Amino acid sequence: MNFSPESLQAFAEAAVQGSFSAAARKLGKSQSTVSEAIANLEIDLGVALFDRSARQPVLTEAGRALLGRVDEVLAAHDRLGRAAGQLAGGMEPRLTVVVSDTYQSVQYEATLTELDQRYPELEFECLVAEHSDVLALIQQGRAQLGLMAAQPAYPPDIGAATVAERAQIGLYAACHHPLAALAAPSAEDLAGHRALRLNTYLDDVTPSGAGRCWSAPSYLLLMEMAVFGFGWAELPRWLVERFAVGRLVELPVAGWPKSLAVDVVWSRGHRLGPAGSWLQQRLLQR
Amino acid sequence: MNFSPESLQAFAEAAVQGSFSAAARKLGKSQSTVSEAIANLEIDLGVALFDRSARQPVLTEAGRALLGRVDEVLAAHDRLGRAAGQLAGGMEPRLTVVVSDTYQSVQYEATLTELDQRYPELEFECLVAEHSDVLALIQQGRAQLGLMAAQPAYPPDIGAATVAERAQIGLYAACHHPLAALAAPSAEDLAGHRALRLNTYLDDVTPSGAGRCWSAPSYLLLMEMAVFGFGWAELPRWLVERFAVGRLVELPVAGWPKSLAVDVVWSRGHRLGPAGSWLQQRLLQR
DNA sequence: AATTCATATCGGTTTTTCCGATGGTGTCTC
DNA sequence: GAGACACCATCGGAAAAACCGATATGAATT
Repeated sequence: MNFSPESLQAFAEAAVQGSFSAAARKLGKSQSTVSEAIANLEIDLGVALFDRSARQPVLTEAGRALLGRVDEVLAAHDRLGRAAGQLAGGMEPRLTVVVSDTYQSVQYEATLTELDQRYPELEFECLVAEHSDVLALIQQGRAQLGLMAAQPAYPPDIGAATVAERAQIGLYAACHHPLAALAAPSAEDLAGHRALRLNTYLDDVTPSGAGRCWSAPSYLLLMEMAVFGFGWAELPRWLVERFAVGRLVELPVAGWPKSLAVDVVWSRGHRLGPAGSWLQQRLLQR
Repeated sequence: MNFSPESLQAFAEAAVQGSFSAAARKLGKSQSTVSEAIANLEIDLGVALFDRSARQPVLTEAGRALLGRVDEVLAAHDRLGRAAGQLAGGMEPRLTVVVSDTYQSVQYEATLTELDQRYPELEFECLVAEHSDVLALIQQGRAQLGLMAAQPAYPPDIGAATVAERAQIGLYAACHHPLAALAAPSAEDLAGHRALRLNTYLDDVTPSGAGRCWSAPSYLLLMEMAVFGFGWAELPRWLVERFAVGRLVELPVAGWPKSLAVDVVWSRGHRLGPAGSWLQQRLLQR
């Protein structure tokens, strides 16, 4: 039950060429090698792959059926070889990016598809965390790159650069929420209704007005709560436009929407691999 | 760029066991064989797979990444072996069934999922044809089994048996069609509106009332035309209930709906393989 | 320090792979 | 119909590899 890659290659090539000799020439081996390889493969498989009664061998039905399976094996084999080649050439085996819900956009996804095309063998991982959790994940080496709201200062082992595009944060409430009816809600109007706030795991954020306010660990959950009318919330504009258009309305409060600078952050300790530094550059050059 | 299955197996087993010796015992080979196989694989791949500084070898990051690829190769390898074993054991490489739109049902699909579970390596093909085309495809060996409206007699080289479940054929029109408003439409009422008929390729069916009637080669197209209100049509009940419920209404004409016997047909010349005869039996025993 | 269990390495045997040469067979040309 | 030609199967020997047992070494454990 052990099929050598040489035999499989010989079989596959002979099948497409329709000739053992042609396959041998293409593979740079002698004709007898290909002939014997296929004969041995037929013995191992227990099935005749070619009908040799004609001048040129033609695939049997079984051969036709098995050719597909053989191609799958060879394709997987090739992918393994390519992946190994990349790794041997210094490519990092995995790239982990941690993003805050705050920053994301259509451009982010376009960049990822570009990353996929450029590094098809790369294992990519995307984590979601807020604020200081992003830095923690990067410092401990769990992630290589982060996207988060720009901070005035970073720890010394963290590198950071600001993305050109700023994140838009607006105030939203459900269409049927009382605040939605007001032409220009004031800060007092907001205080009169329940607020929906993000609760980070390491909360350095003001838990002001606690008790009345509801919280959730991600903007997505927060948005769902807003859609159900539980209160108003600060939400990234792209998130609403993407998933809650028509169900939430933006509240025209003075000073809103805010636009927030977004930083790409990385660890100075762990050096980025080729894919990581490409992605870093790509995110910054927008 | 050629990785022997032995090396890959040794690597994969060592990775799950966390020990070369344990892998060797499991694979029935000597410890040195596994050690050398993995060492050679590392040379071929160009990357270190294990970190040997500790007592037991632990996967490197590259090894962890490549293990997935290796598993894919081995899985494809196994599938090839299983498929070959089936073929060697007399299994047909492909089963082609030709059905008429007339017969199909939820039970047909349930039977197919059962077929998939029972013969996971089988290549299955489903053709659609009407009436005599079904027999032609079977006679020429293009298909092994057929499902069609029961005929009073068959050619001598065709075997046939009747399925227990009968197909229900009703008269349908769009909800907004004039006929839909009638409490009990008569045959004259029908004649007063355009009929939608099936046109088989070898038409032995009466093209009566031609000129006025529109036709299509499949019940699905016919049904779409009925949904758009182009006329009334004879349609299999399952098709309407599945895809046009609420958009078509059944016309309560006297003598309708008809119930039609369905036959499984096969060629006496080509013997059925295991999967074919299983499916034949399964279709009949409902 | 001794024990234990693991891996790496080495020499030798067996197996597989590969090649060139040879012979048989169907096809095409003259 | 004879000959040339291209193709495939088979054979013998050489090269490569897979494999094993024995041995050395190294890291945890006692």
